[in-house]
Amino acid sequence: MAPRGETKERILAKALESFSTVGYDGTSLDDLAESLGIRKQTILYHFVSKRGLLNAVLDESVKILTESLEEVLASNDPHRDRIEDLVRSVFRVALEQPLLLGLLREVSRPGSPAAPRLKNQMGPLMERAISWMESEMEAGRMRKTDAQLVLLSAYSTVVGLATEIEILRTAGVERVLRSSAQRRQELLHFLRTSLTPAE
Amino acid sequence: MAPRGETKERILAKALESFSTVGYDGTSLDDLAESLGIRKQTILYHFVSKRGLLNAVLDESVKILTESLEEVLASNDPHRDRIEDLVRSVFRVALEQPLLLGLLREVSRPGSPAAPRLKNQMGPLMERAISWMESEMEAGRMRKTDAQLVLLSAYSTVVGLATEIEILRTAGVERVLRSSAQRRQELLHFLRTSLTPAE
DNA sequence: ACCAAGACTTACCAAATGGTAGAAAAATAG
DNA sequence: CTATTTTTCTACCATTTGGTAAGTCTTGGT
Repeated sequence: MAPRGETKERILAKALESFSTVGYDGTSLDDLAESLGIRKQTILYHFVSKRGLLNAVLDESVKILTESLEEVLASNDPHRDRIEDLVRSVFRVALEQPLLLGLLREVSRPGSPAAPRLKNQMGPLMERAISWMESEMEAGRMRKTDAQLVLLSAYSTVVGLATEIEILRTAGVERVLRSSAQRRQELLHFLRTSLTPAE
Repeated sequence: MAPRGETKERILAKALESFSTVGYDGTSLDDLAESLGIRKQTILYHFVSKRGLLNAVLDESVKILTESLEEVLASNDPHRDRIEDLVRSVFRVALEQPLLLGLLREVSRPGSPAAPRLKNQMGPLMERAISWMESEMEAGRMRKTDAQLVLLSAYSTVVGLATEIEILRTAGVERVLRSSAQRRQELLHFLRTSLTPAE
């Protein structure tokens, strides 16, 4: 029927949408299949089990996120404002794929079945970001503070913003783009003033 | 049998625990009942339906949270640092009742069945906090910025911290208390420097 | 002693859930 | 065209789900 992995990708997309809005337990394979115009067993054929589907969706999402951040972290250009780049990058993802952050939110819950997998996959990236911040602090370019706290704070804010953006969007509000740009700027200022060393 | 509302309160406590960890959909009334040593129908007798139970748990939690914050917002003592009081107050709740914030996190998800109810109940409190911040900005005691963003950011951070604290606690880490105190201080500094007017 | 109300239980149920077995259809290779 | 492999489907199933109906037992009031 479908020649290549077209169906598989369609399933992944819808699954991301469902997991990130109604959650893992709230997602029914039957409903998911119906919304795709296929039978549930097709999903199970491609992903073996519901958990398998979640893992696949998660892997894909983490990959996108990682690539987006890795790019910024890797660059070594001293003329660029790394923090601004990071914020821009994350916001871009949040705007283009708000569902992706919704999934992160859902899956990073203590009781989530995929929590350990997420931790394994995001762990290295987080540690890398933290060690980068710490080296910046050491060099005096960033105020000495709890890097993990800053990261967690920024992360929570962005995820919060993203889910709020999604709410607004489904509510039909169309001014989302403008207001989110404004908020990005606010967040940037927020981070800058609290990270800049006291001089 | 049980003369007073003892059973009802026991159900509420366990339900809060379950909802805030495995989520609403992840909570089974049968399991809940079994963990309490009662029959599922006893739960339904007291709360009519599963949704009714969620609403009851939510109402109770919001009440506790509101009381805790209202107290701080109401005080008008110019000698006290209101921001510090707020952070302290929220952290106290987060430490004493981490599950409560877990519930908030679960229920504030876009697709949650209780999202509208939460919005109705928390709305007034949020608006009050925002208008307070805006008046502070107007008076020059706080840097002019997007009050809603600051609130959202702080809220997300605290909830994030709280859920993380809970993870650590269940993992058996006992240094939680000390490190959380340290983090409260960091968050405080974080907020202060970014809210203080540029002078 | 009796009764009414409250609290909790057993007995059931229809619907939905994730998953298995195996047939049918379609695509691909020879 | 035929054989094989990949993909999708129909049929079915055991279990779990939230919820209803109706009973039992306890308690407090009169």
